[in-house]
Amino acid sequence: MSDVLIADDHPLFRDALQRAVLAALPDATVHTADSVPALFALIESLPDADLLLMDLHMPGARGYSALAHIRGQYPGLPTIVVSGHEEGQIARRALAHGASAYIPKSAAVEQIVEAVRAVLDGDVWLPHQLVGGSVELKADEADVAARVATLTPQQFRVLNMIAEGLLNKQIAFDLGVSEATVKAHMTAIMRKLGVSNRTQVALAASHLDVEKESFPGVSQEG
Amino acid sequence: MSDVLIADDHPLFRDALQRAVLAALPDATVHTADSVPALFALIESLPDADLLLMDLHMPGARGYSALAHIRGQYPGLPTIVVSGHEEGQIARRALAHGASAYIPKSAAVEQIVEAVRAVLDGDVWLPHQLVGGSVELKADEADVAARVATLTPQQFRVLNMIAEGLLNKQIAFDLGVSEATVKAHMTAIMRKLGVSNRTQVALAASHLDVEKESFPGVSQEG
DNA sequence: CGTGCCATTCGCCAAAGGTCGAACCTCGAC
DNA sequence: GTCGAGGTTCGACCTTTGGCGAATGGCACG
Repeated sequence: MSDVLIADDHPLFRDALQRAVLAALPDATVHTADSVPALFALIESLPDADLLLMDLHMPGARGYSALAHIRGQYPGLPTIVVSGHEEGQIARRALAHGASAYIPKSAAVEQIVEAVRAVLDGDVWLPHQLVGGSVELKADEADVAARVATLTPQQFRVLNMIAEGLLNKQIAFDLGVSEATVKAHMTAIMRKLGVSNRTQVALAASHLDVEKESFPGVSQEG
Repeated sequence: MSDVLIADDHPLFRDALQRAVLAALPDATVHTADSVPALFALIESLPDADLLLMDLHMPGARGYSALAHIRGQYPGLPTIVVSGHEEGQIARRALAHGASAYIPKSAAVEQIVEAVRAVLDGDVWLPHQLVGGSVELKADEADVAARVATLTPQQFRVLNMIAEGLLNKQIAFDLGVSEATVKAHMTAIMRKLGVSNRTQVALAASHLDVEKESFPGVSQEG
């Protein structure tokens, strides 16, 4: 019996993924989340889950930051990245950030089944049309990812809110804590990222965005 | 007789560009700059220049912000973007931001000559290997570019320093003005960009980066 | 069962950020 | 010439930010 986590903010696609996973693993128990905070709550309640499928674009964290953080906090959890982007560049960048597989949203069920089985066998999987070539992350990006991976869950939430340009006051309200607490997290985040003010924190976080790589031909709601 | 401006921070390549331009236009007067501030000083002293060749990566502004700003301030000045990047994606993005041509640094002199002549004839030019496909800028990128184009020269300098994570105090020192002045520019920048704090200014500027590169405080060499 | 580590929380205070109003200057319009 | 618009500059004033020390509570280790 295995526990599989699915995180995607698109309900229809979440269900489709779930069916594909069950096709690959009929005995699996599937748990779903529709946002990054929900995903983290899920992981904390199921620290021994066997597999995670996650979208790169969800409320609460854009780009690779959530992936980097999860890989840092739960290195034993194999992760399959799902995304609407078709470019091999993004796929390989996801692998460089520690994902075990990449599935474009256009993939057929058979491909997803194949990917799930490969990853559970400890392999790395890419759709055939994207195989070939490899990427090394830029020194900066790998560095930021490594630093983001060391953040505590609460610090990670604060980081993503900073990256949205929110004030400490707004972050404090959203998290239900005092402004002083948010400032304490800020201090810890800045120390871990090796920077000295909030603007630099936001810029560092923006390095883990996918956005700049994407082709504008791909329509995407939001 | 025509005035041609060349902006590149690499002396050898600047000279090579100059020779290529003179090969295309034997009667031209070439003026050079090695940084974004120097380029702006040059443009102000020669508001009727006929052509500009500029690198995307120079001290004082990273990415497309300088291009966007120049296109906004001097729409009549045809601009050729020169860059070390070979990807067609970057080339077409430069055209989308208003450049008239894109020349990779690997280009031969003949290609540069061809590009210069085409642009002076009012055409748009791309190296053959990059022709094909087109890009529309994402809505937010086009929006930020349009807003950056409305900034005054001084505001633009401040913007780029914010995007490097500098404090108002440091910006004031670098510009030789008081901190109060920098804050006044900040207010104007935020209003023009439609945001409400410095973090959002930095994030908006990062949308115009070619690639999210080094961020302050982290050394790449160890 | 302590003991120590660490995440999370908070109050206080100094530093930095941001607003408002105003002066000065240049430049083009009238 | 005079006027007005707008860029640049600045000081006074309030808000936001960030550092420091400390209390709480979970959790692993001896």
